[in-house]
Amino acid sequence: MDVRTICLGILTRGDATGYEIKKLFEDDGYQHFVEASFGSIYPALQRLTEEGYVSVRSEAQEKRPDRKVYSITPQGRSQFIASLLKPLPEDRHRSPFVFAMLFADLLPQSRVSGMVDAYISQVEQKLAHLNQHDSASKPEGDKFVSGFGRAVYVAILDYLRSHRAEIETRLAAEAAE
Amino acid sequence: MDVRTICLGILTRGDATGYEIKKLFEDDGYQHFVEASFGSIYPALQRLTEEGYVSVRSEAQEKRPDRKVYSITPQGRSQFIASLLKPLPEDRHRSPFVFAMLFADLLPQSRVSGMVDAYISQVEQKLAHLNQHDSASKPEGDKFVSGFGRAVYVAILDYLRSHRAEIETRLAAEAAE
DNA sequence: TCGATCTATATCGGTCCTATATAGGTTCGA
DNA sequence: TCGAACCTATATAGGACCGATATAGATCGA
Repeated sequence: MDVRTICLGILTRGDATGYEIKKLFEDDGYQHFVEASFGSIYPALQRLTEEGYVSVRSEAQEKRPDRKVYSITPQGRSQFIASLLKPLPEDRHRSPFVFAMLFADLLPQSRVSGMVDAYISQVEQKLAHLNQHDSASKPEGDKFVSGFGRAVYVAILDYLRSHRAEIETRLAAEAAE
Repeated sequence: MDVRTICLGILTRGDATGYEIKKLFEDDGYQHFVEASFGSIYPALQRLTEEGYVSVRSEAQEKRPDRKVYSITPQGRSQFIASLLKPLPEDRHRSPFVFAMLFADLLPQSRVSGMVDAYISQVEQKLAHLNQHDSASKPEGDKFVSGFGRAVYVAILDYLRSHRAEIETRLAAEAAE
């Protein structure tokens, strides 16, 4: 899903500045499976404006950059719906941790344990974040997605806790090398 | 994990051409959580060669481009180990499907069902792929990673099958709008 | 009061992916 | 047996995206 489409989607929920859009990824329930950086959001909003899919109004502020508040236009809304009717790109899950585990046999056991610990605590944090922000008052989709995230994170934690020994225990033969 | 590091890692398992490296992502157990395209693999291998982390030998072939077989050098091997001792970048899981589900209320129910069906069958295929390629003969890390993938995919399928009704059933009030 | 963090926009450099070009070989069904 | 589809094999151009950085004052807590 390209950044322009993501911005359009968020703007269907209400007006926002580029800054606020970015904050939604960090604070709110869009977590972890949908994201974009400032470096792509600002150009995306500029281009959406040129294309007529959003409109801007500048709110001047004293001693601070203008707040540029974006609103989706009717054309933007139909464009957005249209993009959801096209086949979706596939998920892309890239995990440096998983990559590193493939080479556990090249590393000291303590490093492997450290990686597993760090990864577990990252996932725990993401899970805690999802649980804090309950989505009870939000659209049905948000609750569904929140549950999806929980299911994935819980599965990862379960797997790591019950299988980490397999990767942390070096076979005698290998340890002798 | 950048593409250069990924290439180095794969070359610790044995010599390979750029083409073969790419095939490993598709066929073998590196699946789904580690990937790179031709467009980044070829330049990465060129640069690794310049840096002395890999060496090349060209095997001329009749009526076909030369096979350029890459081998990791001792410097490449230590560079690779060193990169695994540094803190790992976080996972990045981007899901257009999850994004679309956030806006299920803007779409016809049939489209939502279609998306869920398509997504489930994608995940089923990935799971089947993992199960076909058993990693019994491979390093411990490969088995661990394979199990990790299975755990994630099974959790996703379970969640979708038991919760899809929540997103497919439109409330009477909303349907009336 | 001083540093850290927050609001707020924007660009630059680099990384990576998608699509394409090239070019012949193999495989398999009609 | 002929052609379509797919496989081996490398490479580049264009575009999308991210991370770091620049700017600049406000606010807040120790």
